Amino acid sequence: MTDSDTSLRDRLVDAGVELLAAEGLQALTLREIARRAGVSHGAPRRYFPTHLELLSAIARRGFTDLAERTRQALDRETGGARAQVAALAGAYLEFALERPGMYELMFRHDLLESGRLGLRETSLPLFSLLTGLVGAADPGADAPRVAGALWANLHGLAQLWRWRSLQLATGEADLATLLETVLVAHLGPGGGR
Amino acid sequence: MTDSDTSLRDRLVDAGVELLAAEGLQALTLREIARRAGVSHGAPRRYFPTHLELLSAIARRGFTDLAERTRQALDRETGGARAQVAALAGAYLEFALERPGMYELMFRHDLLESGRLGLRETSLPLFSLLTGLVGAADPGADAPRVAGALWANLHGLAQLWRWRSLQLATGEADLATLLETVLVAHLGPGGGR
DNA sequence: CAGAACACGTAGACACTGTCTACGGGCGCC
DNA sequence: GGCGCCCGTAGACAGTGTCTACGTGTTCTG
Repeated sequence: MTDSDTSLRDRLVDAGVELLAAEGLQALTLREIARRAGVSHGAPRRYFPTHLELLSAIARRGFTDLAERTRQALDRETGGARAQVAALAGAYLEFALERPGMYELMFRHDLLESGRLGLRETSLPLFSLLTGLVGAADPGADAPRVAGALWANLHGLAQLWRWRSLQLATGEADLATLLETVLVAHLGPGGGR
Repeated sequence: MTDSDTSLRDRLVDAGVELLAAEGLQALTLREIARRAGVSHGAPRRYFPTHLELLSAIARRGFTDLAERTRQALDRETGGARAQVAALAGAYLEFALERPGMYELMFRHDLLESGRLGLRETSLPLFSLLTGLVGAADPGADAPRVAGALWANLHGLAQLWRWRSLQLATGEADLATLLETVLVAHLGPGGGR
């Protein structure tokens, strides 16, 4: 029941999540994670044969957190399908802005190749959820195609905004109106609110 | 007039561009670039005080290449503003797919912070060009906002497509129709083309 | 209950990285 | 001709990820 009876595997991932939030992605060293978990630098190898697999496990934590967050946002939203798409999109952007390090890691595919299979299982459900909502919001549209385009737009919006590229390119735009612009573009001016 | 009278500075950037295309971003080591340029590992320091500055110089080369490419695409396109936006977007995506390593580097802002100022000068003109075209294609729209949203969409499209995320999420979509979907979304079904 | 097998973490070596510093050689300028 | 001074070399340093040999404590087993 003490602090140290949770398996080292979990403690490593915990330490990694903390370190990622505190110091950023480039600080997420194998040896530093081990240090924070209070073990030697060779210990993680028992559970994660390579550094990338440990990073993948940390990213997986991020994907489940994101799924949980969007689930809550959808539960709170009582409006129609269009409003639920907006809620999902808003939750996505909030996540990207509040946990930039984690968001960065989650989409650094060059760091996650080994855990690719597991990651698909965590990120694909979110996309099919979006597809379903899009189909419900606009029954006439080709839902997978529109959902794909919208997803790409959300992702790009999150990235460019985090880099302050959109801020200095568009001048004074704020993120909320940009998001609204994106939603209107892909779903039409629809009566949703 | 021999091969070696071009300054070492340029030779380093050349070697970096080649190495990036041949082996990918993670192979773009300071020491390996120096090896390919035929100098010792300490030599680059004369021209690039830090590794990031060398990477920034390589990325700058990419930005000028991209600008050149879009310029040519626009010259070839004789249609209206709407068609020119499509040409610009197509050139952008082609660049991202044909030179994935360079594209990756160009948007790894964590690797380019030092040369940020110079990079702004090379990427901002492209955006204002897009803004102008959008304004011409749809005079009624808030051009900077629409251009920003469209830019984000292009960027996200390029990223997700490179990672094969869109392919396996949407099933069978091809990139050209996805791009058309995006253009229709932001500019309307417009009579362009 | 004694002994063997094993899970688990330690410690050191290795090749590699980016940065820093001292050094030398070849050029032009007064 | 001799004095500087670019410009590149070479080695050291701390840090990284991976690999391997080594204990130590626990847990099954006969």
